[in-house]
Amino acid sequence: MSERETPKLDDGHEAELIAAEAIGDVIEHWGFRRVLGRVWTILFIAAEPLPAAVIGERLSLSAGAVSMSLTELQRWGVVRRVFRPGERKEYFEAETDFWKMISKVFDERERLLAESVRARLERAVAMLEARPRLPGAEQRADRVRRLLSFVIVAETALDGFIRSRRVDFSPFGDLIRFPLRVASRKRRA
Amino acid sequence: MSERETPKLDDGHEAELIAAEAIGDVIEHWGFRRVLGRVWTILFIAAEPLPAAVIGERLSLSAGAVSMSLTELQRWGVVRRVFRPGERKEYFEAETDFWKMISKVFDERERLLAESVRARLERAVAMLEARPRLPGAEQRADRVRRLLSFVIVAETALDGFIRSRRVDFSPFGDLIRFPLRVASRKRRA
DNA sequence: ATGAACTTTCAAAAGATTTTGAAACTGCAA
DNA sequence: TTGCAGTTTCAAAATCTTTTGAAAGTTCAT
Repeated sequence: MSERETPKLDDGHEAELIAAEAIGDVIEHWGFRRVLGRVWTILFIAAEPLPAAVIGERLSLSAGAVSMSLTELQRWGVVRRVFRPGERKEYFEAETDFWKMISKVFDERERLLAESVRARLERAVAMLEARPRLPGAEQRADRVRRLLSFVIVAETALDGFIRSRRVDFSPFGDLIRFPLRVASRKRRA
Repeated sequence: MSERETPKLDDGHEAELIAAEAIGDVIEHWGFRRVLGRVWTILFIAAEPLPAAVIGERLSLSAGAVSMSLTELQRWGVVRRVFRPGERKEYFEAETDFWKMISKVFDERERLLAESVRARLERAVAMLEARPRLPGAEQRADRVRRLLSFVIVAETALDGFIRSRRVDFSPFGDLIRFPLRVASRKRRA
């Protein structure tokens, strides 16, 4: 809301921190810890591998927190460890292919949830169908079936979207004023 | 994972609770409190307006929690208050149009976040551009610009999706075996 | 106006999540 | 083998979120 703030002397990393907070919010909004977004952003902006200590310094995080964040980010395949010949310490770099990251996360996380939700709704339907004479059971079963349909539609839609990279992007193909290169890998694969 | 559980005598609401938990998880995954999903689901399955007390009983929630949840669900436009002539207490019913709910939430919540994130990234770019001689500033500015492009693409894509209801749903139009009626309101509006 | 029935509010309690910091661990080099 | 630089782990602390419950507030019938 208030655009004017942080007027303090720029140490050369203010801008990064602002960006890191912003992306941290996005990431938190998608159900991850904010710190994961912040760490990834620092690495992404650095555009070169950074040691854990530097990340901790920039974000004022303890070594433990940095270590845990990096481990988790690697688990999600969005950060890579980089070995530097002759160097003792480890360096880390951010995955830069947004599509790769999104699809990986969807694949692992959304699919798991969707499956568990579907199974549970199916169970609920079965329970209601098993007692057709319970007052209202048929109507309730209808409602749960509708929920289930929706979950299946959403699951399938997301799936198709992830697979085909298509969501009908055409209507705004040139609304954007940047050198963007989102989803820039091979066009059809 | 384990499908066999809750073998206790079904009081007629077991199934609902299972469904409510499942949808609660979905809703939590989308950044809302789980309880909101549970309350909405009870109302959705009931298929008729319910008084707050009944919801509290079924979900074992205090009156306060139910009241707060209902207020918030109404704020999101996914639950409506229903006045019943001659009745003192208030009844509540769930919105049943999934698309309406989704687009409302996107409109209010995602847009807000996207805007704030965009503004912050723009600020970060400006800060880096203001110091072109700072070592690495140009490269970092590039990276932040790329982040920004992505946010703009995502924002625009979501927007278009919500407006047009189109994501290329065709490929799986009949994969579903239910009376589904997702996105059933007027076709173009 | 009063009281019964019901709802809302909000401070405190409970609960959950995140972060810290210190100890344990891991090579590696002397 | 010991010490060092760096990393990981994990229990405790700090912090954040959610729920409760009781008081205040509403509304309506009398």
